[in-house]
Amino acid sequence: MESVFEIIAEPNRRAILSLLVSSQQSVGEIERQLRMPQPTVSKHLRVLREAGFVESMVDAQRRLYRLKPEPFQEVDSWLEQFRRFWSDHVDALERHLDRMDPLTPKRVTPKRATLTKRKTRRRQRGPNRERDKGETK
Amino acid sequence: MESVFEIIAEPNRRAILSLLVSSQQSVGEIERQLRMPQPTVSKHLRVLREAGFVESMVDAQRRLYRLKPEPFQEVDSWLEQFRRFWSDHVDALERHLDRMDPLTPKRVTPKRATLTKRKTRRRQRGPNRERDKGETK
DNA sequence: CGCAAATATACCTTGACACGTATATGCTCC
DNA sequence: GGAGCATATACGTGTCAAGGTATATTTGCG
Repeated sequence: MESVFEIIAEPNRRAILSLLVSSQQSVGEIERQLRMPQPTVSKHLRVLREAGFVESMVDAQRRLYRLKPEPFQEVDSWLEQFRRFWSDHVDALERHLDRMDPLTPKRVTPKRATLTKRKTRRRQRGPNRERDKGETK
Repeated sequence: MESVFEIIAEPNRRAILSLLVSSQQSVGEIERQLRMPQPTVSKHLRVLREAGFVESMVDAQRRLYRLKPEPFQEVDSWLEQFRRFWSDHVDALERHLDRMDPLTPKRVTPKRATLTKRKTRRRQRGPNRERDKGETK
């Protein structure tokens, strides 16, 4: 249980995190809103705390938990490497009727104008198909 | 194994995804670059394919795998709800940098009273308090 | 046609982790 | 100081996923 990704893999933990976005909450408040048993909440909070997603402060017998930003940034920075890739593909998504689109195999070169003038761009299904066969699955 | 978060929780799968960012790869290429046994690669690729992270195309006896953008966008959109929060905090962190140590990523530093103002009821620190325990395992 | 290469799958084992139940710890107030 | 609330932890259990090994499947080639 080292990586931030394992931490957020658990649905209940994600629920807790989402809950804490609005404001800090006590264990009991989380317990009630998410309708999960108290030990479960406490244990997940412990995991979240040790991973740096939350921190706690003592308020009488309660403990108030609030988010900490660093692990989220870590996820975000991992995602960063894929971001250019998927934004390139956004409109391919929009009209993904175009199913037999041959994937440009050597596209290491970043394309420039894609984001701007993408609207008109059409994939050229030219004769140089680079031997691509059927698709997937 | 439904959610995208469980998929990317696995380190080897993240490695595969990162590899595929540069260009599509065959199973054998992945196997060699990541130095993991072939069945492992194939099984992870299957998981990734069924979750929509990659798609494959047949090229002779090879199969070429390439990324698909949708699941990444899903992760990104989940992250969205926290984004405002953490960007707010980057500033706050810089402001308070001298006072506390918010950037230590490992450990959840128990802080006294550095949270916001406690809204209701102020507790006060009794003599035999054994302060701030309960953090950090 | 038979072999080799590339990839997928089946089977088994193991370990991690999430959960439930029960109990411990800590704090407040009377 | 004892009762009661809020939270944490200990323990036992079941499930599920990842790894390893072996084998199946497909394709190319001599």
